Amino acid sequence: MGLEEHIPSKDNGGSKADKECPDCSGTRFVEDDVRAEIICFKCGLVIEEKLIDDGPSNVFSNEDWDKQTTGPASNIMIHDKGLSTEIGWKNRDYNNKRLPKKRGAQVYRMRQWQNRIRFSNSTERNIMVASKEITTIGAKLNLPESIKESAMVIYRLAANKSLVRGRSIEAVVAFSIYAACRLADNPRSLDEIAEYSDQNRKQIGRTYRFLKRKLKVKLNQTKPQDYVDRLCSELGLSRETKFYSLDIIAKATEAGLVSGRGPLGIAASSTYLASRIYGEKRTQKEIAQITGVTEVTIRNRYKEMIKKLNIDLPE
DNA sequence: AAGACGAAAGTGGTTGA
DNA sequence: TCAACAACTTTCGTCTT
Repeated sequence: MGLEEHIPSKDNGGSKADKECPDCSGTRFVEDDVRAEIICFKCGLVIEEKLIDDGPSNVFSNEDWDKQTTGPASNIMIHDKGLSTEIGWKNRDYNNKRLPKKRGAQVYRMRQWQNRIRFSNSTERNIMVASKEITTIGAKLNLPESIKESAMVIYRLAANKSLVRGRSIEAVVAFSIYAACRLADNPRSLDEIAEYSDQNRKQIGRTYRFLKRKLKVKLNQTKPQDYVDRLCSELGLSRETKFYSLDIIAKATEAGLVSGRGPLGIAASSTYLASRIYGEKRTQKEIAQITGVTEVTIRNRYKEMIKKLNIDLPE
């Protein structure tokens, strides 16, 4: 049990399961739905990342069947959590027989009131727009369902405390996503999120500071370590290199080279060093492009590390 | 020619009075 | 609210491979 539970027993679609790990040629994979990655079960290599979450696959397993009431599970991504009654749009009864004219008109009025009541509250209307936005941006960033859901929870929190008023929905959405990512130890930079939001970076930053204060969300400082995984697999680096990069970060932390510095810069330069030392050299430019820090920063950081940690570079 | 280097000036965020 | 400050970026000329 344990990890085994996560291993898909059937090919979902086929192509994924008949893959081989390029590193150890293992054929069993674990899906990590927090980071949205497929990881080799044998050696831990990230095979595929930024998976699109296709939702729970076992909603109707035998065990669950008994517990099922009717309808799908409550879903936070729908503004009323999918729990309200729907009045069908067709003027037909449960036998699919056309309703008499008079009855049809009545159902029409019911439908109208239903919608008025459902969306009457401006907060609910607002949340509805936000949930669409979270879904859109979440898809563009390839975020797993769990993070989108917690973003929605955070948005609701803000909306219910009337903190959205006077701020744009988009900016609050951006904050919710940013915070949800951080809470899941799968940090994305504000820049990354701003890229897909039609709000500018500045406004998102301002909203971020405001909401962080008001909601009192405790966001741990992002750690450079959290970026290393994603960075290394994007650079196609081996596990050894990745672990060495993490090792450098640990030593740099002890030496006081980390606090006060941007975590992305640290991750970038430790990975740069590791890649050179392990003979898988990547250029500063390459790493700079992926991480979004400049080559200059990578240089400054890694020179510091070499000096303070006594690291020898192969020529 | 590409990559690495480092100086200099500019930008945006944090902090403390 | 403002100035001082450190981190980081941009730009650019130079050196190295």
